[in-house]
Amino acid sequence: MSIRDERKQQSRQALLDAALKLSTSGRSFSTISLREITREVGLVPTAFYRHFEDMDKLGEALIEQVSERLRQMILTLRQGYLSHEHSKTQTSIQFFFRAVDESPQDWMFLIAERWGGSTTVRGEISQEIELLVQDLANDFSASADFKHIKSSDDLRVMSSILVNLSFTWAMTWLDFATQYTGGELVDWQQQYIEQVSTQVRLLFRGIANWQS
Amino acid sequence: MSIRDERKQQSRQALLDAALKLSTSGRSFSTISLREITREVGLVPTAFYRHFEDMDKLGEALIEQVSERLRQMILTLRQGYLSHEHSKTQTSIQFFFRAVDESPQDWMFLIAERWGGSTTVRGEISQEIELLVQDLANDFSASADFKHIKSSDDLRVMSSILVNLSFTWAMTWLDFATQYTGGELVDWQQQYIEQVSTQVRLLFRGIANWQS
DNA sequence: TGTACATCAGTGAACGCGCGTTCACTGATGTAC
DNA sequence: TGTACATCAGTGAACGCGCGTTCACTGATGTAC
Repeated sequence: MSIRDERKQQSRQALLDAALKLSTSGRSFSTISLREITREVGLVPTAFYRHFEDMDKLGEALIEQVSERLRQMILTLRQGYLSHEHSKTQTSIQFFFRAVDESPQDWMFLIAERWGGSTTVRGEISQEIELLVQDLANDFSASADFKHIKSSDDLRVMSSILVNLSFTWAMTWLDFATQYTGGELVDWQQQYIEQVSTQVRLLFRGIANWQS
Repeated sequence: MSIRDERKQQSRQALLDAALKLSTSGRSFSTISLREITREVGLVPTAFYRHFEDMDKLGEALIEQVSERLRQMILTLRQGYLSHEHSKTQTSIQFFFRAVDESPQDWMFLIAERWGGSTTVRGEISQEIELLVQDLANDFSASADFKHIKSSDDLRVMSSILVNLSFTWAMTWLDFATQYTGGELVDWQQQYIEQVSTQVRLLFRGIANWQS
């Protein structure tokens, strides 16, 4: 890639990063302006048009990028789980929240825009979530816990429960950090880990006793 | 109430109704303007200030009103369920979706603003959801299916799963109506009712086999 | 009941501001010979 | 390698627009006597 192309890519990425940052600092994507983004990056407003036709197009690119990062991250998470299949539920939950803490903006953006954004945005996010559900369902079908589930529809439904609940878990978790600090935060987090563990155990109890 | 007070109340309610309508027609509360609301009602922009200090205050009032309506509606739903406790899961789900269809804007507003709104809005909605979770947990404790659950914490965790999943169900359901029409819509709805039924049965399978 | 004054929901003009978008430009980087 | 021209990311001025908010106002309704 030429020097010019490289610099252009950097600017483009800076615009995307700024948009993600501004969209997850107490406001939503649809309330931030083109000028705010360029201001954050240190470019003149008109430079925006060298990279995106308008804010909608930047939004599309952002969803794609965020989804891709989340999918990769969850893939790593699932591989970690499969290689220690018999670890405690709590440990798995802790790994999940550690992953959430590692890229909080990605989670916040996808979840806030899932129902909050425009119809287009929602459609694109729905598709990405469908991929996550399918990924997880595939993992399930390879796991010993699910050997007795014959219907692949049932597997997808179970996967869907977990994916949807995990969004609530992630956002509740991230909200704690904005409401509490220090020891109080740790206490709430600890307590929440236990609550989520109970939820997961309950689900797996249901799965263990499932017959189609 | 005097004639003047009555008319003032009507205008105030008209502003709230317009705000709810505009917030749920493809955009979110934070993207609609004071002027749009008064235009929708047929008032001059400055008249707004006779009723609310600013948009934030109107938002608070709207959350309160929407939450109250949803709580009443869910109360009716739960009473209906308790009086036909041994009806099929599918029938209960159908009643739920009928309720969603009866006040779609209330559901859309609360769910979209749950993670999409400002920090204040989110805090207020969290509290309202906590009330819903507690209501449902109380119902559980009176139900035969939950006699063996000793811990009230466990009851609340189970209730919390159901409340959180129900939000996803409601929004997914309402999204169908924007994407499909006629027979195709009915087919998707039918299919989704079955998927949700599977989810609920799975949860209750877990609950039935629960030991603390 | 009638009158004189007070209240106050709604009006309409005016303001300054940040917005998205246009346009002609600049000057560093790329390309052809 | 050196030169002459092309490309194009970023600039800066300018625009019209909808916004929230102020202010003095109007006229119907309420209240005191």
